[in-house]
Amino acid sequence: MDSPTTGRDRRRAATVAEIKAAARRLLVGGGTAAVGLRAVARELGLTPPALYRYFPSHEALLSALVADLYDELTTALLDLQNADPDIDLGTRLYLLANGLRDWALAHPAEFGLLFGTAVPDPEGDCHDQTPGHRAAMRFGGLFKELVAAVWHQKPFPHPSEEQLGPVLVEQLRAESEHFRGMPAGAIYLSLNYWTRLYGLICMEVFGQLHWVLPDAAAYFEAQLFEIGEALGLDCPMPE
Amino acid sequence: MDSPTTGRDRRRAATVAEIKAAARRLLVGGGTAAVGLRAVARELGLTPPALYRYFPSHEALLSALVADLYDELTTALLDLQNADPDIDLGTRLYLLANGLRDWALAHPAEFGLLFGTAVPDPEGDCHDQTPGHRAAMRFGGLFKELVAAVWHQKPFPHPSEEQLGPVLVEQLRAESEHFRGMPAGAIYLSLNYWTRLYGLICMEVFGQLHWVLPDAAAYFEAQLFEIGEALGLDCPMPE
DNA sequence: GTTAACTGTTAACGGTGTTCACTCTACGGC
DNA sequence: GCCGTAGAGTGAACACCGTTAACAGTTAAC
Repeated sequence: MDSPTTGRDRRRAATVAEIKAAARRLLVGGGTAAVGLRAVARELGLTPPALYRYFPSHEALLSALVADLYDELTTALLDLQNADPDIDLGTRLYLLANGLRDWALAHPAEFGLLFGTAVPDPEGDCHDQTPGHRAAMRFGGLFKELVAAVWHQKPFPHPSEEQLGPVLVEQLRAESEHFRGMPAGAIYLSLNYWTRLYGLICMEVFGQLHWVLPDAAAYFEAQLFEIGEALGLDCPMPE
Repeated sequence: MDSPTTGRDRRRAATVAEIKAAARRLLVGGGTAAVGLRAVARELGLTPPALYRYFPSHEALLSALVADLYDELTTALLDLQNADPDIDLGTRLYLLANGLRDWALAHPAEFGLLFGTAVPDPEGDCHDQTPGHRAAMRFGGLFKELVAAVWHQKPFPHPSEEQLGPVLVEQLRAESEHFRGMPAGAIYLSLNYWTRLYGLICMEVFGQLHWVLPDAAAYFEAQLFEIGEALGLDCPMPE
């Protein structure tokens, strides 16, 4: 499993990195549509077929880029909430949410590639095992882990299983292991947190809020406070 | 402003309709990517350049299709809530929300074209005057109108302007005319309703909820009840 | 030192949106 | 009722795209 690094596959790894760097450069410059196979090759002074020595297809290149971006986002958010080792968990969640928004606004093209319009894909298997999806799971785990920690430190009031209904409860229970055994009602509230956070950021980054809110920062802040309340976090936290 | 309908422009209008019909057929069959200029021409037994007699570009064709779909969605939702002339306003809003979700799930490809990943477009003017955007405004007006009616019939408790902060209040006030003079706090809650509804439907249709909720119907119902509560609607309504 | 694998090239295929020059038909004005 | 003209449609072509095949040069391995 180690690396012989025969000098050749060191260059190969370097080339792969250069390709992905060029792809990203094009991505931030002109959006997802701009990162084409030929454009990437042009950026490196190569001919298009040369890239097929490194990626089996254009889609595979994009998928690798997606995986990298997920990992970058994940570690960025980790670094953010690990900056000070003794921040309370509520603030950590606040930092996670705000960090996600900041990253999305600072990297709209990358965010668009990661979270923009996934194919409905009615037939496809749920378990796409591309590296991109595995990176997405790690990213999702970051949130689930933190919410579970918040819960286990100070359980928050949550709706009863009767209020939610058996259909919903069963599906929430299936996610229980990822939330360290939290009850269905608490998972429900956590899902709300994620759903609202995700929806807000998408709407802002994709320009659906601009029509009514030219500057959505204040709205986001207010919403963040509101959705945090449901998880027992009653302080909007400093700056 | 009337129509001389010289027999020739009647045929022209018919051809335009056929083109859009073919485009839509391709859309539902294979998603947005499948509705290409050449594919549409093929569908009609025409050569690609012929379409340029009717639409100045491929994008214009898609834009016209978008406008049509917005109008179709708008009238579908209007019909739904005007089916029975004396339904109370709360139920109308409930029908609107559920009708939007149903339409989105029944027409995922069309929904994807309408609401999927708008360009961030940091430079572009806000006031895109394409027919698609005007149709989108009519669609948005449907919601604003109904919410304003709900408010004026039975004002619901809303956060004070001090709670929201001056920055947010100013932006909400700018929307006041579209909400028949509602106060900022009430517009804030209405915006929440729309934001959460839109986010939920997008996440469900675009498959971002499938990972945790294989069947999001129960979750949507619970959320709809929750977001309706904030507007003083305390009944989940029959069926 | 020879052989094999790796990296890159050129040429080509089918696909896309789009433009140009050309025909043919049908309507409107005299 | 004829004629001129605008409209509808075509075929060829351009530039771009992702992708494949056949080929050449370099580098590592035995």
